[in-house]
Amino acid sequence: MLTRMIPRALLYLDEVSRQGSIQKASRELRISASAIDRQIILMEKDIDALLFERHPTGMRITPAGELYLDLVHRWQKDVSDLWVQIKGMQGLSVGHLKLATMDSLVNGVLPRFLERLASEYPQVVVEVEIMSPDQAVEALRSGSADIALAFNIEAQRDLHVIWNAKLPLGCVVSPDHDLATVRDVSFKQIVAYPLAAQSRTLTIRRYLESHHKWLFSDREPPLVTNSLQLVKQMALRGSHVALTSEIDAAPEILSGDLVFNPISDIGAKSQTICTAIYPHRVLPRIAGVVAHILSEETEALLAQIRAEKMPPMLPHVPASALP
Amino acid sequence: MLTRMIPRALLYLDEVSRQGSIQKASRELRISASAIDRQIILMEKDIDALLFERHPTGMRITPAGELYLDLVHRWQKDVSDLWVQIKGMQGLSVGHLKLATMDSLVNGVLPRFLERLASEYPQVVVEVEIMSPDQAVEALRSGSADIALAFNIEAQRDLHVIWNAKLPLGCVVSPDHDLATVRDVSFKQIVAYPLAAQSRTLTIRRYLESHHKWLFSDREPPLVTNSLQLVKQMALRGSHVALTSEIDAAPEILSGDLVFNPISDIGAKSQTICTAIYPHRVLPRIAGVVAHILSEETEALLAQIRAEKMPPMLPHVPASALP
DNA sequence: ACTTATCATTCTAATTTTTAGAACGGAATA
DNA sequence: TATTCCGTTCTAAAAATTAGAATGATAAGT
Repeated sequence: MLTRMIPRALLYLDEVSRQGSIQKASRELRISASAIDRQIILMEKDIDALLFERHPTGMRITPAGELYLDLVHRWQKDVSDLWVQIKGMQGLSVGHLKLATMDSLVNGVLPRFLERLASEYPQVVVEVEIMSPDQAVEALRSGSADIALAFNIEAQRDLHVIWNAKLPLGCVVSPDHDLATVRDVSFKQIVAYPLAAQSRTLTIRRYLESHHKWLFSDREPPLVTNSLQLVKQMALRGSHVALTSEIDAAPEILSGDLVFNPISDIGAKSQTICTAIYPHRVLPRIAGVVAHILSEETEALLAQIRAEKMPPMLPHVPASALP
Repeated sequence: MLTRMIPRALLYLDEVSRQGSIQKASRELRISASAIDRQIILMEKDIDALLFERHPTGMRITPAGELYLDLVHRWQKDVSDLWVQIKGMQGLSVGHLKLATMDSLVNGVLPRFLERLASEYPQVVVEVEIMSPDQAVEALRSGSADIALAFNIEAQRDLHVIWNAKLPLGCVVSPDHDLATVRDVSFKQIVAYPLAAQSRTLTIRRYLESHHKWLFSDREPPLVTNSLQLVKQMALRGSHVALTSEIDAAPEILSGDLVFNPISDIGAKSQTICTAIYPHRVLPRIAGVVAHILSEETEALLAQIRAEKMPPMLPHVPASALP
């Protein structure tokens, strides 16, 4: 949004000065280092002065560069003010919304979404209610929520699913774990390791039980909990395997503390994540925009997670090499 | 210079609001109307609001557009301040310079050049001295001038010609004049019309006399003057033909009040226009930059004049159809 | 001392963005 | 009614940006 307003070169300069090196900025911005380098050199040629001091350890901003830096920050504020003013004109800037969503998203999409919302629509008040998918659907109908972000909301007769994405199930483990380097893990491989399983009150467990009953038939997993946070903690310690979707472990996957590998032998049916509203209800005007932003951020997070998996270039380990 | 700083879309928006129509802005910016249109539409999609009201007669800025407009103007000032500050750091912003040049440039390149200089280097004081090319050379040597912009400065042993461009001679007439629509005019055609000729004290006349003596041999032209302004005035009235280079009549050609057609049967030798300095002299640090800007602006003006000649798409009139 | 890692930078090729130019329909002008 | 000027759309061309591999230089680790 409004990315057209400030030249990329200036954003690069800002990020390089923040990170102290082009390489780090490159990783942060997801733009190749050569591209960033080029833009900065071009700017330096423009004014015939250096914007950074080059040290073998990285780049340090020069006084001239600081002038640029001030400019960028001022302009970024200008842009955000501009946005607020324009949205104000459209009468879109205020409103009170209730969002029904799930526990598993509280440190994944939600912070991102809320941050963006606060910056683009500072006057919008949003109330986040954590509940189960079924309760979310009910909340939409009853009017106690305006928007829902939850798993497996069927396109029911009176519900409008604005956006949805497939969410393959996978095994989530610490990077040290045997399964971390295996592509296309199968259930057979997983059962060889201790599983931190969700309790029956959670969607994923219900899903697994209905589609892969045998997983739990011979013996109960060593850990069963209704706390997703605990499941992730155990995976983080490297002792247990977790079965979840990417989005549940988003921050840990992005930080590299956990690894997600999709499961190969799962049927065509996988979970979906959806944003939905109840069209019969009269919503504040801002609702459509907010729902759109919510979907966008969820999609962006998914894309980011999936992109993250490329760099390491895992070697392919044949299944026979594993216990 | 620093064109990287402000996104083109914003500059387009500004110009469209100034001109009141995309077409006019297109001509002013020398950018296709479709490109401008596209950028504006993209910005409108960004904010989901109109920046201009569309009228059959053109575009009028909306309140939202005015917010953008304020932003551009503020940012343009920011950029120019930034430039001044950075140049100030380099100790390049001050200096006193003497420029030796010719009468014929006073309402062509010089205003452009001085305007740009004032905006980029507001603290530089420049003294413009009008003289003949020979005097200019002498002024460089004697130190009474730091930079010269003049015709036909030979690369002499002790003079450094920083930049030069060929300057073909041509006939300059009012757009109504018979010769206005003729490409590749020849001297034979020109002598059929009354000529407003420069007097022998001026370079061009001396050049013509040495290379095309016969032009003046049978009869003296109906008007002979040492005032280039008068020559142009007569051409403007449509009664006379003038023989000059493009740059002498630059503003009139650009405004469409005069037309320049190069002469076909002129020898390989044509005039040149040069910027030169006297390298033995110790110049203020700013001098190099100023000389460069001077050359750049002269070149830009020439390019602009030559580009200007395309749009009308003159039909080719055979010489036999003329008196 | 020697490897390893990180850094900026350059180069070439690929991609994305921007632009030009022709074509179209609508509204004003004459 | 014919003409002019307008904004917009479309396609291909041009220009700008980017990615990715390679290079050399320096710091850190062994």
